Amino acid sequence: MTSSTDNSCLVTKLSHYMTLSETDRGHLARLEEAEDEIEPQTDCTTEGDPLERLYVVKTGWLYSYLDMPDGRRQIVQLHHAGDMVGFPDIAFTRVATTLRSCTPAILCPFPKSALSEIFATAPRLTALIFAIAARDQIVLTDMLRATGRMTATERVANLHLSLLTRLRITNSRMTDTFNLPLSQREIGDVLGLTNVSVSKSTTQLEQDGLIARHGRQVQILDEERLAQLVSFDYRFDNIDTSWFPAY
Amino acid sequence: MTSSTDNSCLVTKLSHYMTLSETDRGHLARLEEAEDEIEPQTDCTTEGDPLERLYVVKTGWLYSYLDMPDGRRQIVQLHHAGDMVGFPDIAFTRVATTLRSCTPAILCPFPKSALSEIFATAPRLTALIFAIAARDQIVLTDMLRATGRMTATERVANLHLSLLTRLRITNSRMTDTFNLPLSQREIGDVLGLTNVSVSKSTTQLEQDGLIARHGRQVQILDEERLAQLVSFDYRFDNIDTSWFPAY
DNA sequence: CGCGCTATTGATGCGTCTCAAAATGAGTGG
DNA sequence: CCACTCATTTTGAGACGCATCAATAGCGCG
Repeated sequence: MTSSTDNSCLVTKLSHYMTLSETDRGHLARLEEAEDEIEPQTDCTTEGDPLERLYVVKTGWLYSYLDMPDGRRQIVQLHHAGDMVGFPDIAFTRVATTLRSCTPAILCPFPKSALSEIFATAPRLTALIFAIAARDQIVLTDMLRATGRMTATERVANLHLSLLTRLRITNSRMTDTFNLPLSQREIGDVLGLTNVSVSKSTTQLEQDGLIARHGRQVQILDEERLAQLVSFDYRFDNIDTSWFPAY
Repeated sequence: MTSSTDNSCLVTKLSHYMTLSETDRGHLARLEEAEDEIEPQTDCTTEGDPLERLYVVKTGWLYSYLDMPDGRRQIVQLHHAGDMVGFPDIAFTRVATTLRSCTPAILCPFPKSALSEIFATAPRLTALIFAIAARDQIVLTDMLRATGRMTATERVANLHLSLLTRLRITNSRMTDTFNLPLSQREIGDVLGLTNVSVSKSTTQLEQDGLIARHGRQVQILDEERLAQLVSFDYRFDNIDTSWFPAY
């Protein structure tokens, strides 16, 4: 348990977009005061539960999903280190999605009221958090475009590009290879496909020389052609902070 | 052109969730100072344009969509009177989606900096706007669930329920009938279907006695059975304001 | 070594897309 | 009020893609 700002991946991530003041860092450190260690493949909060806390992801991969009564499942968000989890839920008293870990993870829970405090005292940080939430929403619209209007292979290609560009933000030394700790069934639940289709599509991309796999490591061999295939939009490089409050 | 708070549907809509102070109303009125009249079926901003302003919808229906180069299209958001348009875009300098009207509409454009001013001076209103944006995101996850994991008929049923509950928020006297100014092609673009599938699915729902159509008016005949069919979650009745800043 | 989970591969079926034509409806001008 | 146009909706036939089911192969781990 620590609240030093040195090893805060939230601070690291947000610093990428905006210079954080000492007070800002203090606010963010408060969000990471508590730590929960999570086993892989465990549900942290379940759809319908009363909503008590939001989370900062310290380490690990997690996802949020929705269930249908007959067992169909849709994963709606992927969460990585430095992400804040639960924004869509803050408007309501019950959580809308189930949060599940796919690797060992460390979560930092914090109450909604911590956010309220930031709103009341740190306008510039508020704007940044708002912008981050807005970015999440863009990711969702891209997923919707993929699920609604792309073929199976295009969806898999799109997911790989989307992950690559997201992970690059924090890992600037990452170039074309990343770890993908999702089973094909889980990938299918992200993309609205079956595990079988994911397998066939992934093999297809591999045979076409677009990607390569080494265990769970995925290598993007021809990023340009992939991007063209799904008309991928590189939006996440930076955030427009020009309109933010001054302090 | 008017800025009186009397006929502001934004104030009306937000008042539904939280008691607005006079300063809050003043802030919101500023967002509606300008008015643009929009013809039906016209693009207001186009994907990739530099982002200058956000909008409040004063009257009319609009939607935001994404294009694929081959003509495929995905509508990702529907906007009604009292909605704020453009939150997902504020993080970036270019707009991510195209905004298009499907009826005659009146839009009130305002600059990002107006939002910044609210952040800096009105924490409680900031929290509410944040909650509204969060609610938008929930709508998106529900659309994703529908597009990814439902059959054509289920998707159409889900859309009808979703619209019914959203429109009820502002129209408290509305019970089971509403106007649906979308063509079946547009509905298809919302749901990731073709116009043909939408036609067949809608006819199906009508034959099953779940809905009825009178021109563009849609009547929900058996809401309970519809809700069960798609395991619909009624979340939008109210927003949790308990954690909001005091002033 | 053997167990269990994940990924692959193939055969078959179903649902939605595609293509096309007819029916319906709204708007316009004679 | 009718004739005409144009867009939308409906209906049908056929093709295609993904789901489903099932069997095999690969891999991590005790």
